[in-house]
Amino acid sequence: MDKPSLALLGRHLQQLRLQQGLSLSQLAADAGIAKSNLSRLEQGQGNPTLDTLWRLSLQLQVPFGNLITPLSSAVGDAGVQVRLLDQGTDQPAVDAYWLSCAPYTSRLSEPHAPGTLEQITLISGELLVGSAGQQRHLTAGESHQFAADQPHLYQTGERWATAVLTIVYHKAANAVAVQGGIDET
Amino acid sequence: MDKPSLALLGRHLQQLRLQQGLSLSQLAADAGIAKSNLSRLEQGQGNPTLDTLWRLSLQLQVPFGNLITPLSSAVGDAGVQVRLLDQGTDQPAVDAYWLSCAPYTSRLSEPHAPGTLEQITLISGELLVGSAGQQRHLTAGESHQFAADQPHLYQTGERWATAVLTIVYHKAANAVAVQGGIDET
DNA sequence: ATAGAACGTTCTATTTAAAGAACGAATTGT
DNA sequence: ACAATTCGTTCTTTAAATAGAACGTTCTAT
Repeated sequence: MDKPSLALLGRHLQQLRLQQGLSLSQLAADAGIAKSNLSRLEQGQGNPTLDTLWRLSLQLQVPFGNLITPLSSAVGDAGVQVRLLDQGTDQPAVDAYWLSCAPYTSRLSEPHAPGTLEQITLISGELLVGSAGQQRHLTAGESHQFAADQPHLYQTGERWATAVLTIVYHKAANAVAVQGGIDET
Repeated sequence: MDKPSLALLGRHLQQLRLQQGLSLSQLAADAGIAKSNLSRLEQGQGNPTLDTLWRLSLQLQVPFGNLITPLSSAVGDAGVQVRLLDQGTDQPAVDAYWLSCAPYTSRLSEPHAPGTLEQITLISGELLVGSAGQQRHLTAGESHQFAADQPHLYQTGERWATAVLTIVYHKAANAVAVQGGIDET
């Protein structure tokens, strides 16, 4: 669908490098690649090799997939980024997502199929999330589960919010709460 | 240990292709790459390009990172594989992991720092998880949260179990050390 | 100031990934 | 039975990714 935007990969690489206070020459040397190579990549040109990407992810201490996906599959629906992490093979179907919301964004999500549940755990920041009557304000480490078969909200304040989100697609018939998830904090 | 992925990638690619009942020629054509290229990759030779990997992950409908990180082969520490997804930047510190447990494995995890919580949501399979007095048997889509400052168990039955796991380090304890692409805990 | 080092970019040279054709083997249809 | 596909592998060719050297620039130190 969408090709990996090389321009964005470059910016992402540079961002990570600067975050760690590394110079281009340093990082290239430490990772064991030519600095000309890295320079080209940061400029958004080229088509890096698995070996090159692997070495960079190792040196930057970023899980391999995160080097590419957070930017390419950025479904940038107004400040909200969603990345599919894994999909279950069982019944009920389960999708696991990584989620990132920019500051001061408010997104009202369409209802999913009847019986669908969402379970979210915040990694960073603060987030107001849930469907009508099931909304909660979460901070890092807190979790919430709510019915997603009705409109539900994701709303940030002044800070970024990142979270892991699982969507559970129950069959419409037995759409009852399968679990009384312990949701204390 | 640094890059076992190149050799394992081939087996993994083939496994995914056969799972979907695709021939090598078909997949190559659908993905828009030369079949000679794919053939070489499945044999564990070569060093694919980002573009090639991207097209394959798209066609096989596998999240990009999962292509490289072997899922079922080369089981890590006693049948349990852990992959870091993201780390929080706030207080309390939060680590998000992807977890996979082979059938008939039982692992008793060491206690973390006092106050540490774990939150797990099952994606596939079945898993008995939790610390003493806080154990639950989970199936796909179910969640559980328990105190992780005491020994806690992960135990599978006859099926694989995959899950997303977040560890919340209250008490201002710092997160785990660094990680590369693949990481065992 | 000025020598020296480190920075990032841009050359050139080499390696090699990827495309395409050709191959024998296995499978299908008539 | 024998074409005609289709399979996966292995050639050759070509395009490009990588390494390494050279460049102008910007810091640092004496």
